[in-house]
Amino acid sequence: MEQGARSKAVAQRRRKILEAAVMCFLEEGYHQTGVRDIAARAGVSLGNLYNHFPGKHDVLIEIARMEKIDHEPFLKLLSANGDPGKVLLRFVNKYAAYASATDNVILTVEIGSEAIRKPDIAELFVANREAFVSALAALLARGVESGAFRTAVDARELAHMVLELVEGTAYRFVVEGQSMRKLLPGLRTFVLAALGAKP
Amino acid sequence: MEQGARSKAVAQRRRKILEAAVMCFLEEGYHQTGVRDIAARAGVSLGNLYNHFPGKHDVLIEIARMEKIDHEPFLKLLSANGDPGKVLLRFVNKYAAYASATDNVILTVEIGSEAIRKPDIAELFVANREAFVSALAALLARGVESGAFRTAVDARELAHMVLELVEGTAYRFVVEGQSMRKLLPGLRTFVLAALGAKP
Amino acid sequence: MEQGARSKAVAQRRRKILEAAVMCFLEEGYHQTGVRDIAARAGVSLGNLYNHFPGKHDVLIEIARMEKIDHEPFLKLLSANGDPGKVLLRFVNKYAAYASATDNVILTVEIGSEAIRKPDIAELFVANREAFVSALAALLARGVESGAFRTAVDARELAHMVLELVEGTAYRFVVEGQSMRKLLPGLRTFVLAALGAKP
Amino acid sequence: MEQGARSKAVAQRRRKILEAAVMCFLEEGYHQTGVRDIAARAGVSLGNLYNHFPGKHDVLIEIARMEKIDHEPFLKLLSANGDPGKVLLRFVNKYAAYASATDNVILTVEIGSEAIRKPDIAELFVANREAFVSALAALLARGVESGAFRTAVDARELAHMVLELVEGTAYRFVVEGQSMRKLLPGLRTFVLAALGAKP
DNA sequence: GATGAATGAGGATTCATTCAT
DNA sequence: CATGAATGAATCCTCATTCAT
Repeated sequence: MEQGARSKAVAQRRRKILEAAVMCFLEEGYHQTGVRDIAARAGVSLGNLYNHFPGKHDVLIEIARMEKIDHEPFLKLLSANGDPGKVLLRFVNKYAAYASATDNVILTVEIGSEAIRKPDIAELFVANREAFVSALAALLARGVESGAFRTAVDARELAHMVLELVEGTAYRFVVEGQSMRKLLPGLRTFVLAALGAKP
Repeated sequence: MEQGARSKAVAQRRRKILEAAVMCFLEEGYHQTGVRDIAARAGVSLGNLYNHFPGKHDVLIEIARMEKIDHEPFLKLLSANGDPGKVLLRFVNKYAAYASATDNVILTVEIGSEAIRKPDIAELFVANREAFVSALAALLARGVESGAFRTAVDARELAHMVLELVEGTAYRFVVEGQSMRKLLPGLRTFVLAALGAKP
Repeated sequence: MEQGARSKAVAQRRRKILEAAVMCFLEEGYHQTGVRDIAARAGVSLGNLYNHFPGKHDVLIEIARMEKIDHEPFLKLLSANGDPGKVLLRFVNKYAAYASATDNVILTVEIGSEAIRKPDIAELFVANREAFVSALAALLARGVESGAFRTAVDARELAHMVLELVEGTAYRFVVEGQSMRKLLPGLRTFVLAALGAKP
Repeated sequence: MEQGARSKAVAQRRRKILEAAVMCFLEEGYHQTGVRDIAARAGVSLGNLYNHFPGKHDVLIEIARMEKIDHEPFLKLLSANGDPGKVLLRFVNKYAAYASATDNVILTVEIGSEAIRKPDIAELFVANREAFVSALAALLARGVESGAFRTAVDARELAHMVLELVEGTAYRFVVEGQSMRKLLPGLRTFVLAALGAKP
């Protein structure tokens, strides 16, 4: 089990680096963060960081990949079996709470802005979103079928727009310093109306 | 008029620098762009750039300020007098077209991402948005009053959400390479439904 | 008299520049001061400064030249006719007071340090000192002749060393933050003893 | 001993940089010397210099610190046990010879001039001098006690002034291009007279 | 004489990355 | 796997000076 212990220690180091990188990116932004900053914060030597990641870019990639894990609980929420309206509302509540955490907003912006010029990051970005969209679209389709929702718009389109609303509201919460509690009811009403939900 | 000619030439130089900066920021991103790149592209010596702007940051500020001018036509659109539903749809169409131009999306992301850590840029960002929100809110309020729209949500909240939808859709158009023509109808339907517009 | 008024205004501008330069050099040091700083402080345009001085270096030269004027009162003191011992003591008192003014110490160091590599400044530096040395040497020679002082050392050598003592003490006053009042009596006693002055 | 060899090589690198810096500062002065110049002269890459020193300023600090080592032999000279007058003279001779080496004069001026605005350098400057002063003061006190010297002036004051004389003479030797051999006898006589030394 | 835009070399420092140990 | 010295191009910005107006 020596091997196992060894590789476990290595994995911990990797995680330590990633955590340090996240903190740096949050505080200073991706481009303002130096590889040295990450290494120092992780308590790792500069050279050693390159034993774990090919470069700074790849650290960001890994972080983008990690977002997927954070999202899983929300995907589970969406695949619940109950009344579509209720499931949707629960998702909106929970996901808005998550997405409006300052750290998450910043990280999303940081990654989303890097995605513009780095195709591999864009790919992850899109994949993460696709998971949400298809799960949400399924729920909405089920709602339309069951008569809970009444709308002529394509389910995937709807899904995209619902997400944009939630995330846009979350962003506003951070940048304009609004209260999320005040923002949520309007958001829910708006979404339900758009979906033609029965009162 | 000698004086006037001189100051005009200077103003042109300034504009040239700003244009060059915009091109650079679009192609490479704010942080990846060097001051030298901007100067070279503007056909200006490096040192002289600093006669026109105190620093790289201030160039970006000026660009953010310029966005306001671009937005004016859309504000005018919103203050038109006709049927609120029609006015709204015209605005959505036009603004979505504008906002989904690749350059505009990129510039918005670039500025919005810088706004997170630079308060003076955040201020401009918020001010630009506020102009949209208040104009759009006025229109929506008028629509509610006239019975064209039926919704219990606060007008400014509505305005924010409509904008988030339009801009979110525009962003998606660029990053996911969708067709804006296909995206627009769903967007319009969604918005009208959310506002409880009469068919 | 238009011409006269004009040239007077010009002379005033020149002086204003020199004063500004002195303040800058005192506060920031010669090398840390930019030509722009001087111009700005003098309320003069950058280009205009170059109408009055060929360059930054020449501003310093002019300042070094101005020191000569400041020194004149002390030279007069040295050429007084009375008892050599008393004349010397009066000079030491007055000159030590002048030389220990923080501004004067700093300016002396600033010029003296520049003199090492700039022959034209060294020349002025040496000339200024020569005036002191020859006046002081004459006084000391007179004192030796009259029997007031008793020493075998060459009068010019003596003069140099007396000056070094006064200026060294003044420098110490500034850098080590000592009290000049406490430093002076020892200095006087030391000098008189070295000169073999009668008690 | 691999480790030792490595750290030794590193220490040598550091010393090489310091030596290069000294040469540059001597030739061009601190402010006229660029970090590139130092790196090039040391045969080190520019970036690597910053692995050894936080910045240009700290290189100068280190050099100022090194002066202390150069001074140690003279401190030893001062603590010798023999006849105070003889010990003093030996010190004056040796130290004047050292202090009048062109390089030492220049370096002292360079550091002393930087000390005016940089407190950490001033601190070293003062500390170096304090070592001299207290050693010299002890010698002079001993001389007074033993009757070799006769003076009413405080021993530390005396020490300061003796040093000022030696260093002032050394500076004159360099700036005015005098012969040190001609300067020394007058200096010795002057000092001994000031101290009321028995002939 | 007066202005300030224009120049481009040079300022110190940081960068992501490599590599010998 | 771990270290941190080594690299040199790139960073933003300031410099003294010139020159057209």
